[in-house]
Amino acid sequence: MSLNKVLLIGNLGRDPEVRYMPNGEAVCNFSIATSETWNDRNGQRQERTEWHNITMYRRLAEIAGQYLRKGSQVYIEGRIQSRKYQGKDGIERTAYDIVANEMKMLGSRSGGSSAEYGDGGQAGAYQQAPQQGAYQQAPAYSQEAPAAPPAAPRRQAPAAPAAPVDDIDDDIPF
Amino acid sequence: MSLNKVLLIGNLGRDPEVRYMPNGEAVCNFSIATSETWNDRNGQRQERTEWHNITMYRRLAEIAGQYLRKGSQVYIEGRIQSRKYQGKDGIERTAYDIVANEMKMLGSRSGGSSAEYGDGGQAGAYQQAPQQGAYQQAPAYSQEAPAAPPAAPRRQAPAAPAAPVDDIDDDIPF
Amino acid sequence: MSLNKVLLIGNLGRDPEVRYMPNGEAVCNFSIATSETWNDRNGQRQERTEWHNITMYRRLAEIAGQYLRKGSQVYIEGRIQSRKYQGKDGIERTAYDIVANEMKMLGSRSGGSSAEYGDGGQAGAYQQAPQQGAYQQAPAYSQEAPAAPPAAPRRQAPAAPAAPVDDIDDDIPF
Amino acid sequence: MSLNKVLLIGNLGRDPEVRYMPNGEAVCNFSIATSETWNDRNGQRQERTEWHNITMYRRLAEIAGQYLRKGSQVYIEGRIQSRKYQGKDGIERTAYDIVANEMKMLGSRSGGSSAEYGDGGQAGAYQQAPQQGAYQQAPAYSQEAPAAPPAAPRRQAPAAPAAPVDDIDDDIPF
DNA sequence: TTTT
DNA sequence: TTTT
Repeated sequence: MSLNKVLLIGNLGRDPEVRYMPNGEAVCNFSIATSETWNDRNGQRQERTEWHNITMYRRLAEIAGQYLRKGSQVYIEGRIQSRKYQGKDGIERTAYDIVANEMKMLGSRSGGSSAEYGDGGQAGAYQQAPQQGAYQQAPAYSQEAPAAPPAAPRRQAPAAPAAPVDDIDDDIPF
Repeated sequence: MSLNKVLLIGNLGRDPEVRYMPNGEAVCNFSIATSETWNDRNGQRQERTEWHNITMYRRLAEIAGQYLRKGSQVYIEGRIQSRKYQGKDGIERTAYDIVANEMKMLGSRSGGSSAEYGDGGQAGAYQQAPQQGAYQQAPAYSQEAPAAPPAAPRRQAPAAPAAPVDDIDDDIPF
Repeated sequence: MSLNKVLLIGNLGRDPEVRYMPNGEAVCNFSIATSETWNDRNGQRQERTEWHNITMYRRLAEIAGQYLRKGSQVYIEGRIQSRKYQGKDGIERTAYDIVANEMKMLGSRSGGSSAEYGDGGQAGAYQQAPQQGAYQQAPAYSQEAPAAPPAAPRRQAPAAPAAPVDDIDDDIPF
Repeated sequence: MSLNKVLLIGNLGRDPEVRYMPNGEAVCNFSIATSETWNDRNGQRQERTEWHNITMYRRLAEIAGQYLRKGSQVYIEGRIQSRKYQGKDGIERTAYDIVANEMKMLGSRSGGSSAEYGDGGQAGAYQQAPQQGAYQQAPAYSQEAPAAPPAAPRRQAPAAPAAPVDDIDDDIPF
């Protein structure tokens, strides 16, 4: 028996990217930052930011692509999974992803958005609709745009390590 | 936004009890013990056991009823949920249940059984089959008995604090 | 071996209450609400709020008493622990508390406060200072008031179940 | 605010390695395997094993070095942390470690060992002693060998990806 | 009521 | 490299 569980709350460094597998299933990639701060021995404030590559499949991927944006704060639950890839320099490397099985959108800059997906609290029947401001509630599976739809998600094939995002610091809105 | 998540590993105090809702959905109840030990200020070994009421619905309930037994060690993930009930003395009390959305069977005394259910690691598609000794693997949804089937689960109306559904006793379809 | 772990994010229903044990150790009690929402079979939005009694000891208790207020959003990590008590009607009941071992203050209405206590990320050495708005950072153990100190915490002996808080719905700021 | 929390249960692939920082603090490295299994679309049993690099500091490092061995089953709680290192080929790579803040020894093949360390359930006061078979209980901080002491931990400089401290080899104080 |  |  084993357990491989990760719980993250962080903010997206960029808009999520949604692609589709040959069989039509959606895959969504983005990365989120978590940061820890502490006082060192000299009483100096220290901060360290960690970037986590998130991967979602199917319904969760589509919801993320539809509702998450750069800067969004999100709760992610999933597992750690390594992945080999060929770098631009032709050298094999290993990337680590968090494969998500649950997501909750937290209050982003645009307001008190909150939603839950995944296994839900009530077994399969429970699917909490995304809420953004005064949006009407829509079922989580719905593809209809909410009253004030977000911009279309970017759909592209991301470079191998889904998000090294180390060059965007001055763009990050938090 | 809020989070209400519980992770438990413990042993069943009794066999699980499975009942059926009027709509045919299964409900499973059992309790598991967790214990913590520590040394007090006098270096004396101290132990404290906590009992947790677990409630499962639908597929998870059926799997639990089929494979768990008194003494089984189990990993449970779920949420805390309170429930009012009328005690035998006619006085209202509040019970706390863990409503499970995931379960992993750990090695019990009877062997290295291990299985996972719930959201799974691979989105909905992932359903780990129960394994007991050299059992063949069966899909998690399967109702067929494994090669060496466990005794039939007890099906009864438990006393109040263990019973989340108190209005369906005479609806049980068998 | 067993595991008894609870992760909560919710809002305080009232100001925390801090008391002191005969040995001088602080104890802090408050309750936080978590809520889940879902669409029922008729597409109607449903919501359910759960109240969790939180108990903290020692340093964590003092920090909570100093920085948390009614409405504060907080991340709590701890374990479930039952407790017998004598109700006002003289009848014994069982209450369930979450005994916290870690806390992070999330953004409350008053701004982007964020802090972490408990085991920290860096073993015992890691103690993240409370930040409120533009407060200077102070060590977590510090008892000094921050630049803009919150009102003194209420110190009293709470009634037995630390917070049934079922009568304050229209006061809750979220 | 952010959250970066990992919960793992797995088995050590090798004995843990303990080294000491120039300041005398212990660092322990090992890796544990988690595996997930599922049935693919053809009903074929699939398995995937993931290896996690674990890093511990100070007291936790010493306890791990003393009690864990190849094959030991362990519960680890910590956070994900990336780390740059120079590979043997001179190329920079990124490794991911789980920096542990809590550990529980689960039953290994050699018997029902069980112990808990870290923040404990009772704030700092709670330190569960390691138990191995009929060992007497000793405080977690104790350096004394238990009645039937395990073999001395290996102390060496591991290859890059498993080594978080790569500049202290000649500083080890023994 | 379990388990170590 | 572990374990089931």
